[in-house]
Amino acid sequence: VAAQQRAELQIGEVAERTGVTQRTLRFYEEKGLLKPPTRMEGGFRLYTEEDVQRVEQIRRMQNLLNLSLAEIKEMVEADEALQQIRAEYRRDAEVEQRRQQLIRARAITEQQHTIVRQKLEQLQAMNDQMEKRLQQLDGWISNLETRRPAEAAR
Amino acid sequence: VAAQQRAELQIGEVAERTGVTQRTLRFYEEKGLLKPPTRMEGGFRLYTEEDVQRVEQIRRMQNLLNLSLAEIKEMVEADEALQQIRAEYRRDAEVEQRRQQLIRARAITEQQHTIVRQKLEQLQAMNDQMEKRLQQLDGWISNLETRRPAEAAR
DNA sequence: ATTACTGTGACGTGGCGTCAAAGTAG
DNA sequence: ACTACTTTGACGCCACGTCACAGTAA
Repeated sequence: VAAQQRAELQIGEVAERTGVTQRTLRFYEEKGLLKPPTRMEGGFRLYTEEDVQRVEQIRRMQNLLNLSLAEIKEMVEADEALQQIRAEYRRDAEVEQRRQQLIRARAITEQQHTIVRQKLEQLQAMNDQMEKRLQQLDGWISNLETRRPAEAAR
Repeated sequence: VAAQQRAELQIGEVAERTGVTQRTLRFYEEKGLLKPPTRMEGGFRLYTEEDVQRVEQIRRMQNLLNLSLAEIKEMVEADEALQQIRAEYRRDAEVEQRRQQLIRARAITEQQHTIVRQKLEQLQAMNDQMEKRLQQLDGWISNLETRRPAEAAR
């Protein structure tokens, strides 16, 4: 009631910005990964910028960690709980409960972190290997290219 | 005819070593990602160590790059062509043809390399973010834990 | 009224998981 | 004759892609 006018986006715009299809957005909603957005009178969905970021987060998790949507849902929920805690930061009677949530969030985050680190190491190894490979290939190619024994560079 | 006795593995052993199911191995074969292995009289498949490595390569490509099996097939085939070139390295009349193959192999390798680099950068960003997050969480948790204003370290 | 966008089904696809029923190895 | 392993179907599931057809926005 007291916020600035949010630029609401239709499903097509969100799809374009995030690089997923409309089908995917509806599917995520159906699966509980996106909270049902507000609608216009006719029933058209109206998304916010938050939703866009949410989708991007989901996609990163799929692409970088290849988690299932179920797993991603868990993580996203943990993430939300965390943001809520940050927002309503009044310390009431539920100190213990909040501590528990934080601990759970930390555990989940740590799990992700180890996955990320493992992937990172493997990817680095792969990267090094491919760079070596490229140099090798370049060597061979220029070897075949410069067929006259002595000319143009060594 | 003149090789050392290869220890041939049955599908179950391959499955165990590679961490995929037997179903997956048969599926890869069906899709042309693994060449049909030799069989015993009864029809049981007999794999080689090469096959094991092949499967591991396929899995890395799925897990790290999440490519489709079709894409992986392309890459694996290019990789094979390359190894063949390395093996039969007699320089005959087909110098030009071989050069072309090398160039194709280089192009494919380079494509892969850019994909790997992009993923690497994104993963590094994610990793940094998560480490920050963890520190933040730890701070908050120990904040709630040590409820008495002044005690045990800051 | 027209054109572009969106709504909800419903069926298809890729990459396997998971039985089931029958054959093989040792 | 047993037991453990393997064979080929066939159906199921997830994460969407792809129509089809009707309704909505401007």
